[in-house]
Amino acid sequence: MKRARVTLADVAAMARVDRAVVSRVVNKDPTLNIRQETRERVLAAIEELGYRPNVAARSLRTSRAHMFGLFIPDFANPVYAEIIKGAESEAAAQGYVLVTGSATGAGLGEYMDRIGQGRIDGLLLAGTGEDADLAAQLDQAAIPWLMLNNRSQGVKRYVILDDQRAAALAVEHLVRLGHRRIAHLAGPSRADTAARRSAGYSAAMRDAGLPEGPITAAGYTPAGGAAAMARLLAEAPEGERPTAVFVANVASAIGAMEGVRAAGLEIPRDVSIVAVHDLDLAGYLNPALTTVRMPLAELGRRGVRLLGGLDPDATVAEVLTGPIELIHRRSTAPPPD
Amino acid sequence: MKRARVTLADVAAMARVDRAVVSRVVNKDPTLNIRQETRERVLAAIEELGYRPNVAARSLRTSRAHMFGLFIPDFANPVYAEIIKGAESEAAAQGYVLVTGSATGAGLGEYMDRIGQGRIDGLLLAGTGEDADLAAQLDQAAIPWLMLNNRSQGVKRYVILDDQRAAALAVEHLVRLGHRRIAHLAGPSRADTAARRSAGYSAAMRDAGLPEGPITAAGYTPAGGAAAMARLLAEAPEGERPTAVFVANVASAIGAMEGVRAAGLEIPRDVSIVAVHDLDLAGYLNPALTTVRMPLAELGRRGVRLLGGLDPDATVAEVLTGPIELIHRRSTAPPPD
DNA sequence: TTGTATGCGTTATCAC
DNA sequence: GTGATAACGCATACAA
Repeated sequence: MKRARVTLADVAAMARVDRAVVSRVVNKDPTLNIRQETRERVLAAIEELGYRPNVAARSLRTSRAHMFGLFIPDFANPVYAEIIKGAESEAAAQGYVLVTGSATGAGLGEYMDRIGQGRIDGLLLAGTGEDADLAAQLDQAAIPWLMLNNRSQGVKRYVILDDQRAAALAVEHLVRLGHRRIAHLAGPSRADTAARRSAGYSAAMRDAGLPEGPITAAGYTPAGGAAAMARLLAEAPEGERPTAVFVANVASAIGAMEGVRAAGLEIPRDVSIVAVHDLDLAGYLNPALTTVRMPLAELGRRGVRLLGGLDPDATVAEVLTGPIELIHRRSTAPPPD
Repeated sequence: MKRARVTLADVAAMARVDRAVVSRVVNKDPTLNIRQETRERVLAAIEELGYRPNVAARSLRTSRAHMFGLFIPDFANPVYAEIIKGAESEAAAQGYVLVTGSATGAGLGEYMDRIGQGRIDGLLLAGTGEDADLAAQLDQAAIPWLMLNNRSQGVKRYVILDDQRAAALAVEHLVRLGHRRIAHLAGPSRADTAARRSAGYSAAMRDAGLPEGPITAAGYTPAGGAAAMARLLAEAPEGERPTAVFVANVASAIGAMEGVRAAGLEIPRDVSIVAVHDLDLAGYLNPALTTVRMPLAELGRRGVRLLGGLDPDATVAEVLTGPIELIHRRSTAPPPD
């Protein structure tokens, strides 16, 4: 059954009122004074015909798309999955649709081209901080935008998590267990989150009166983590091998664990491992991975909430204070004697 | 700097031509005969003013949104991440935007409400097969739609993978290693993919002249896999314990591995494990997990490609023939003597 | 080779 | 209390 598209006019005709009335009923206009009986006729017609407002027309008229954009580097990264979930649910609560796009095979520029003009009312950027002229690119669009989870050089439009504290929590956990030679497997050198976690590591080591252990950088991937851990262990002089490693990211930690095993060492007997970001999966690794849980979904929610009432050239610099929590599992234990 | 919205009219004024000409230049109308000089004036004005077509207006006029929808149960499931990537890149290649929505805290019905009418030109449904009256819900929308990866009762509008063959590949691998007592950790009983993988398991066992081992169902999650594996091992009489398990999904396999360890057994010494769907991560588990790699991204691509030229009530029933491949890692080995 | 006219479906400002 | 009307920005058939 091929039902033709039904418009306001159809509903108006059936209810024997003007389109304007139908429109105001649909939008629950509070200034509308209408007889109960008439309203019911309208509602009945809407129901009967299965009328749904046309988004394009509405959007053209009101110049609001009721849609937010979210740009991420890669859907395969579970960290973004959490952010998306939070952003999506908050958007839904506001009656907005969230359209998430990834950099898969294209950059932000191409994404903006495809999105076009007038399709979204605001844009969230997660994990896209490297481009220096990011702001310039985005000012073209004349829509509110916000960086999520990381910042870009000289741009005051972001909401981030307290990565420094997360790192400190991890290091303090290791210190409490008795570790003194604590290495750091950092994130990619250009990533803002990586820098903040490294800063947290350094500060916590200083606070504990411990010298910084070796530091190696790697991408936020298992492969990167494995390679970096191999380097880290190979370069340490015998007897001065770190007894614990703070890994900047859970994905690289998974690789790092393999790196430890490849070196013929055992976790946590020889080396303890703790990483930032908790995943369901972490509890099922062998051994189960100790992590620091971050409020990623809350970050997504907060981003959308800010975007809603944001001036296109407002300045936002927020560190989200949410529950950051160490999840102690089997990959951390006291050091060998 | 708050640049006002620039429209066709602005460009036309600056280039001293009519809006119609600009429109046809923008859309590269091949029937347009235009002086080179004029075209350059138009292009220059577009560049100068930074003109971008308004999507809402265009969409209202042409009744095409240049946007496809993709609905999934959960962003955290890496299987969907692959599908999204494929779908997104194909959509991009066609000049379309892909808007992926998840069931997080709401069903398909609510999603369709939010999407509204006229926002998308087609809808892909991945992993959403349980609702019996799915088709009814969607016929309201009068847009082309397609189920991806799984089917719904009595609905002939899908493209799926050859899950049966994938299962057979896994089982044959185990048989070739010498296993004879091969159990099956199936997916959720209502899932179409689970049914097809189970069928593949049964067929392959029959072909090998082997009796089916114990079969247990579980959700596609680590927690589900762990619990199901515990049951499986607990219920097997001593001496008849399966020496290998074919797990329907990689996420549950990760849990299943933990289940094996919890029972005091070792992989692959006591029990071999093989699962459907390959992930980056699988190679970094302990031990590295043997998997069957499926062309998930290709599935997403194919879905979008079909959606493009699809009649709203066409019938589609396609099993995607793509490379299905066994990735042999450390979790499978010959059985104990 | 370029311009004119019309309508897509909606909302908002009036008028009655 | 309800109806008429004018945009919103664009694409396209047709006129010139």
